[in-house]
Amino acid sequence: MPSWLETQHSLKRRLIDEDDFEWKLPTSSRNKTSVEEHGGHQLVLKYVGGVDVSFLKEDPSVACGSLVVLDLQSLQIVYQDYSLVRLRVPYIAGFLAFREVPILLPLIEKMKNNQSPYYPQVIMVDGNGMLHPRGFGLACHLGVLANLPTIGVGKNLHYVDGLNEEEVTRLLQAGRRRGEDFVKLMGNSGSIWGAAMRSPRGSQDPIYISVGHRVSLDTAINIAKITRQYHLPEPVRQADLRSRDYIRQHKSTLLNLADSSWKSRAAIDLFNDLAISGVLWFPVFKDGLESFCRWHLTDMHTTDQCDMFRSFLIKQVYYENLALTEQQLFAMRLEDFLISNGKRLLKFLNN
DNA sequence: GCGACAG
DNA sequence: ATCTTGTCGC
Repeated sequence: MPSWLETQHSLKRRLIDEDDFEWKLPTSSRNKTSVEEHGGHQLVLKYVGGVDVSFLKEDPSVACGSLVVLDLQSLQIVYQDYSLVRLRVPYIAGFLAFREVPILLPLIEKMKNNQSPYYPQVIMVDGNGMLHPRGFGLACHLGVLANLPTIGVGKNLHYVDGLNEEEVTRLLQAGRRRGEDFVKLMGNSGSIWGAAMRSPRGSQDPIYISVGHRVSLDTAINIAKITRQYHLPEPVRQADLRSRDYIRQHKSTLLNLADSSWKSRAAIDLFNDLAISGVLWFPVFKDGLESFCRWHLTDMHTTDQCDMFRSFLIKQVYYENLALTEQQLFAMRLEDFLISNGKRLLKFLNN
């Protein structure tokens, strides 16, 4: 089975980082009816999708994926769909796609299979595209697998190629003096990873636009510009708001499925005492339902650490414990495990 | 070696 | 991602 790293590299070979679509952007951004709309043969961009995933705070393994499609002219929603799933893949910086693509891709494929008239011509993704340590973030991953143009929209800067927020802020200031509300981000290596855009008003925080798949950076920036009314481009904002809403509305139902009995203060304290950092997922069972216990610890840092940690978890924690405790993973057992493996775990994390 | 790490 | 009500300001 290929590693996540290998998967990213092999999918990246299919990435297209230039415009590759039939449609054109509307000529003038506002009200004027474009020639193409009357012309018939030329297609104008009309349906822009947005995707996002939200979580249930009481049980972070419960997630809601959303796909919305907006009409570009009115920026009104013409299609929406949601899916509730239980996640078993932890979030690891640089590997977001492995967590969220399995939720989002089926929503897109469902639309295609149903031959929906609103099938999006481009999708804006809540997560980065090529602005990613290996140039292949969630938006790229989703775009390649769905074979759709995608645009990455990040709310935070993912550290890559020496880029940092101070630098971005500086660049944006300089750009503003030239009357630009965005600036392309060049890393130490000289390559351009994406762009930072100032908010239309108010908010200091920029958003980060990057190529997902089958669009150029310039096109990505243009689409972000014309879909942005607030801090986030409307398709992503709606996907975000509505997946959150959806999960809130189903909260009571979901809470019945959620299992909080495995929470053990003692084990968490033990982790803290051992000064272990990272995120641990333990499989637990209750009433025949599989659930995952997520131990959220301080933080995990370098990619190498993440990779080692992940393989450790999968080998040592996930499979072995699953096999050992088919019934329930009690706090005592968990503590026992930590006590007997704590040193090793520490050593492992510190190389 | 440390620290920076989308959602 | 998720921890969140009123509050300061245009």
